[in-house]
Amino acid sequence: MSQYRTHNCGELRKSDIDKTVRLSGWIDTVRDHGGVIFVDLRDHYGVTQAVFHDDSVVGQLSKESVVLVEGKVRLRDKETVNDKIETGEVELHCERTDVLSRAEHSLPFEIRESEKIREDLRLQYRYLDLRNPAVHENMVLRSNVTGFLRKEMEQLGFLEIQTPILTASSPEGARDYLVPSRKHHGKFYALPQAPQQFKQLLMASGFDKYFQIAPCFRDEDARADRSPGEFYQLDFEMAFAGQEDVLGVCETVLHNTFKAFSDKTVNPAPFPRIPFAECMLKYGTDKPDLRNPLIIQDLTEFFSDADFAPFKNKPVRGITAPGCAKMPKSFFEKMLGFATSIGMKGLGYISVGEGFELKGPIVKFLSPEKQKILTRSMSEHDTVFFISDVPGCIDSLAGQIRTELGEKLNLIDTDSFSICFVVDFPMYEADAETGGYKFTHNPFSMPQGELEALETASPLEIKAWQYDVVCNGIELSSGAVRNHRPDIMRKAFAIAGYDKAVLSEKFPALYTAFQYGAPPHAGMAPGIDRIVMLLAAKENIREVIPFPMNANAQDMLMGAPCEVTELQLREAHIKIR
RNA sequence: GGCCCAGUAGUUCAGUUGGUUAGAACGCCAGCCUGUCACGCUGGAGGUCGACGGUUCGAGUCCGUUCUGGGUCGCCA
Repeated sequence: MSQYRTHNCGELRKSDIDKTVRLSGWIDTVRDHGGVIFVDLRDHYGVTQAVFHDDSVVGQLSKESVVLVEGKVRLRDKETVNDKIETGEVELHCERTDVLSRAEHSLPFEIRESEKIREDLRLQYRYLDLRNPAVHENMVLRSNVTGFLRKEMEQLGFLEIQTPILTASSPEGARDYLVPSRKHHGKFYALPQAPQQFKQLLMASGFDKYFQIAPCFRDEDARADRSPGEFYQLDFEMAFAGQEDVLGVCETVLHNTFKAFSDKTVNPAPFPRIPFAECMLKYGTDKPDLRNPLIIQDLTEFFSDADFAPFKNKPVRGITAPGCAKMPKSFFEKMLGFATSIGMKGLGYISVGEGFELKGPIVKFLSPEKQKILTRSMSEHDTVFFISDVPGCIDSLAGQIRTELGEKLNLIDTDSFSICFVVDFPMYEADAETGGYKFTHNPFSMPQGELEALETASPLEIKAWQYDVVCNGIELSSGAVRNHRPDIMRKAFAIAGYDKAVLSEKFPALYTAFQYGAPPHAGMAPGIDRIVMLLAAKENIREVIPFPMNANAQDMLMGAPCEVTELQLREAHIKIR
């Protein structure tokens, strides 16, 4: 029996009546009635009400002090049962109290309200914030999700292998976190942005299915859904596998995970596979929220003969919003305000009123035939909004209007998860600076059509075996079929203007390894923080990270980053300017 | 680095057109209370209104600069 407790604070039930027990925990609340004192004792497992009949203990019972109490379990009267807590049918009548650790009477904030507190203060006192059951629970969820993911991957035959944390700086991608070397003057380790090269080397090493709950480090600025500095991925890679093999694993694991940890609906496998080009047109983004039923249509052809100056010689998109014609005038004014705020010059629209009468400022620019076509394609009370701009901007603007309409018209089912794959990303895009081409995504993705495509097709036409998985408009992961062929690599890099020496100089391990026989392989790496954030229905990723840095990449609790001693600097051969 | 929002008691906030001694709730302190469960009641303490400068007879309020925090664009192969 533990010196500190016979039971935890979430454990006692009716069946424990009359037992003498010992509990330890934090004082959650004190209700002093003079003569009888009720104390809610809280620990990781729950809350139990302790009852004192001796006022002399009152002075010791400051909130958040850690106490040990001993006494008899009593049944509560029926009318005083507390059905908000699991132990609510019983209470502990205390005969002995030990203060194990006394808390100051004035806390920086109320534990129960910590979620509403200024974030920098929460993070500075994160250990108090984490005592709040609502916040505490997010970390429990995170642990359970991580464990579940691990089991799922093992069940599918994946082997968990750890890769180095101190490694070499990689020339591509995000900014590295650098670690100076003591033994090698002027040289640096880097923290891995992802185990990308290592997992590919594991494929070349003959491992068939690898995974890792992998810490990744990137020195880039934060976002609400992007933790600065470090984050975790469910990194995995498969040998002798192509795109569909990877998407299949992803479908299984994500569907099971979202099902297991949420009551919300999850779309069943197979998840939609949306080609990038189609995605940009229909949703105006490469991370579409498919809960939003609105779809963007290309109306460039439709408006080609309309004499409306703002649309002249520009692509035009339309979004049909059902029932929107019934919205008050202020709604359309707000939409126009939103359009202006994202840099649009205006926001044309046509509504279908009673008896299919077209209304709106743009109607008169349409020929009677076009008006007829429009009427036929729409339902009563629909409104179609028009977006026109130059090709480089129009998708994103239409996408933002789509999102705004979806939110303002309450079209988004917040009780669901809608997961999809975006596939067929272009391999190259035009490089405005050099006039040549640059990789749009990962230079080590296999181009579709392989060497033949690189040699014969126009670079802008070439697609990569490159895919994203997106849930509710949040990108969970990128992934790709990797380029395991040195000859195709050389050609792919040549198109982007790199000499083949770049490969052997910047990626020596991978490039050399692939010359000794490497299996075709593919993988991806869904972000664990984002999965948990979606499951916990939090707007901010820091809510599901135990000790997050703030948006300015500072750890307010430990005081990182911090200055170091002269000796440390000298040993690392670093001079601060 | 750009843009947007915020900063008033320990905390969350209110504070009208610039006008008396800057308020509320929770928390804290003291007292009362034997069945509460966010207990209740009475009383009390607690403020460089982020900082600096300016306008004004007078600034929490207006202007400028700056600091801090959050969001976003850039960035994130």
